[in-house]
Amino acid sequence: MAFPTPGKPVRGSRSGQPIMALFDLLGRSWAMGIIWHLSAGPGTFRALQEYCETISPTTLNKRIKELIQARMVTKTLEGYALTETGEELFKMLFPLGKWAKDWAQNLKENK
Amino acid sequence: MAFPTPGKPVRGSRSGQPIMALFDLLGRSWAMGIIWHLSAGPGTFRALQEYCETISPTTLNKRIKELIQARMVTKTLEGYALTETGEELFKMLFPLGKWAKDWAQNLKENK
DNA sequence: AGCTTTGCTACACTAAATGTAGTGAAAGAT
DNA sequence: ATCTTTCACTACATTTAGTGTAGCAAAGCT
Repeated sequence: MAFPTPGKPVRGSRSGQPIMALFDLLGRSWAMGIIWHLSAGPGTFRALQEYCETISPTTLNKRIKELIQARMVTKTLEGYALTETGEELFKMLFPLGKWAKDWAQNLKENK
Repeated sequence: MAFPTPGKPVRGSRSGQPIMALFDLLGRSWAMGIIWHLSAGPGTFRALQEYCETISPTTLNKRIKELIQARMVTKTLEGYALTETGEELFKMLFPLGKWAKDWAQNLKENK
């Protein structure tokens, strides 16, 4: 399966705008979770599988291949790891961790 | 369909950690695209449908309901709009726009 | 009254993800 | 050397998510 390539139509957009290709890529199940996990250091297929709990090996394998094609992940001797591009992306995703907690708290209080 | 609720098991994670609920929510097709579009100002159902090009009304309707439940979107007189929470989220997503362009450029150059 | 726009719903079809099982290769123990 | 584990997947049947086309009721305009 092809990964969402900027400049080409992607799932959800014919325009091929980079941001839409990125949203398509990150929007696939567990893509952000994988990046989140690898930000803590390289991990094996099994480690990712365990971390992701409910991911099927089929999907994990697809997702890894897509992230490699997108140059966000590489295979190293210690397992899969973020590339420099992947690290950059993680740095932008990072604030979401803290924010998500506040969001969760707020939802809880005002339900 | 339920929206990913922090504290409960979500698609892709049984832990219910807020970040995972958020990733599940944003990871559904077009969720980030909708937020991205609404950041420019309120929009009607039809406007969103046009912007999203390939979204089906079925999915758009589901996504809107989920985002409303998650307190990121509300219905106003001028159409659907981001809540304050939604705006906050957008501000964190915003840098991705610029970054996506560089990423696309880089992919193009080194293929 | 008739025409348009809006915000949907219905439904059949396709694509994506899951869950369980199993396979081939490499490393470690006996 | 063979036996067992561990690892990185692949196969495949089932379930869930998303698409695409059609259409409908309510509101606004003329």
